Amino acid sequence: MKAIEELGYYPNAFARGLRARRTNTIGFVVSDYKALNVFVSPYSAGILTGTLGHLKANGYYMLVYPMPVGEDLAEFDALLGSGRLDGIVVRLVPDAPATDALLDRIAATHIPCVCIEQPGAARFGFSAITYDDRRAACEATKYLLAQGHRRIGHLLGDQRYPTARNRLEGYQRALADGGPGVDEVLVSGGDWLPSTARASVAQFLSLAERPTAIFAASDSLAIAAIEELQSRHVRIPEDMAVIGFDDIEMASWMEPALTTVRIPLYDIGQRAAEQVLEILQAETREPARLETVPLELMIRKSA
Amino acid sequence: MKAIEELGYYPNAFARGLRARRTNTIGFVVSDYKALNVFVSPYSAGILTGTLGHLKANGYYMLVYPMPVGEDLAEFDALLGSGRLDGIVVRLVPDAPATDALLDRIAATHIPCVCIEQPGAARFGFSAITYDDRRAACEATKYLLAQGHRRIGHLLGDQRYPTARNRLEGYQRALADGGPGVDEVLVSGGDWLPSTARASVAQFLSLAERPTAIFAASDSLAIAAIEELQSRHVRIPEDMAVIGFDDIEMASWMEPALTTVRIPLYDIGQRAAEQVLEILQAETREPARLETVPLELMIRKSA
DNA sequence: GTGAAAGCGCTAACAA
DNA sequence: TTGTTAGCGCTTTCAC
Repeated sequence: MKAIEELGYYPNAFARGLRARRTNTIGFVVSDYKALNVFVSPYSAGILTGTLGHLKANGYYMLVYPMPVGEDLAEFDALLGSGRLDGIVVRLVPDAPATDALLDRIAATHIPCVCIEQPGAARFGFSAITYDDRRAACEATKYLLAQGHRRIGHLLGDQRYPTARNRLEGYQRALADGGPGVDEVLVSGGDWLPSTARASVAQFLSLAERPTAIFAASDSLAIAAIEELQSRHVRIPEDMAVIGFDDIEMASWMEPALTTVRIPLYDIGQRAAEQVLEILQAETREPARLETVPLELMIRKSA
Repeated sequence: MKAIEELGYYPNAFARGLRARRTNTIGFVVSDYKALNVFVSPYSAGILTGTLGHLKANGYYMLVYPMPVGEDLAEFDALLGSGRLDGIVVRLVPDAPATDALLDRIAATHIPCVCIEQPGAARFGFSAITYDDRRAACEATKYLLAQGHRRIGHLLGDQRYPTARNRLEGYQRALADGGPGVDEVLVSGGDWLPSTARASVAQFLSLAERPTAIFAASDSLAIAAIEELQSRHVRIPEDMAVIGFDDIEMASWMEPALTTVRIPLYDIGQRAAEQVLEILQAETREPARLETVPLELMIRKSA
């Protein structure tokens, strides 16, 4: 020990890894259409932060690997085959079949893997951390209904994403269940662009029977909608109530503070990290665990 | 080759690394007060994206390592000593001396290293990618002066950050150079919180001699200021011009679109990656290179 | 050119 | 308990 101290000795991770077959490294793989978004979306960022925080606290390193949908898997295979990773956390933004090939490769390696967001095809037997968009969207819409709103618009997210589709379904279900039913005219958009949200709002406002509330599939859509409304002197929430989804940082400090569905991103990331490490430490191969974290409607000023 | 194909053989990265002393891994180290912000700030995210994009394209992996100021360096030393990293990109958010111990350790290992943001103490001889906040802040303020503004407020960033201090200095220099001079009453704030910006704006508005323009040390400060102004029915830019700093995504789509200083985050990250890889490939140890990327004033609607 | 062998720095198994 | 040794899977060197 004295010599270690004096000589500044540190064990070589590669020699150790080679012999012990432990690398102390977890891969964070993101499968998305534009996977380099890994960091840029605040959404992704929150999850990564949770994962990294837990891994670091437990002496593990994190390697980030973006995997754009449609990109050749050869290099990813090389990574998997290289024995660099003890475990994998994979965030699947699109759903099957776009992500199937990826999961297939991971499954073939027997590297412990936990999925975030989409559980991945059940046949792979991976554990997963998910959340129930559909239910939360339903509750948000029901909250508007409970406030007396009868005409409620929905700003759609990009429908390639299951998350966007689930939010739509929740909205539809709330309106169908003893509500006024869905009016297709009040469902508009289809991507994550603020400009699209503004155009949808303009269109809503031009309707003979205007909506009195809007449920947006994301906070940035909701914020763009609010800006458009404010520029037209529509008061929020008096003339138009607005609810978002995600609870990005800005939601709480904007004016009016945004009522939105909070996704506990940090927790999700952390739970995923906890799960991989548990699998790693477990003696026997436990059955896959599907964990669903609860979402919470944050009632603030915009609705 | 046929056998490789058939057997699905991939070389073991650790055996290879052990023998060849190449790991194909670059560490991205972030030194900040709250280093887990690595991802969450859009700022950081842009840089990381640029770095990762270039590294991946060149067959390198990226390991992200947050290093909070004041945290014990033992584990970081273990990482450095472990031989896991071929090179390091380090983003130094605070400046010396907070970051000196960190650079000291890196220098001791002789692992090629490139600094982002702060050049790092010259004695370490590391290359760096920086940008000139001071000059850009000066230009932004001069632009306001050229528009005829005489009373220009400044929303200060957290003065622990050199970046915030430089922006203040640029503002001061513009006002001193043949301008109306600095009025301390118009310099307010001192952290990155939107609530502080709003309070400063309220205070500006209560002044007998109100400012007619505001230069904010960051976009989020500028956005909060605009919200406060709009809530008080102050028109932008007619009654108050506002300029931000950073050019976050939202700046271009908000209403009114924010005039701000654009920091080419992706480019900065990419250049840093390019530089480490160049050092790695170079036969001889080249002298350190200090690269300064230009910043651009994006003139939109708010000023 | 092609092939054999040494050894990178550890860990785990085994011997003393 | 303490000490010795084989070998993880490569790359590089050296002999052929």
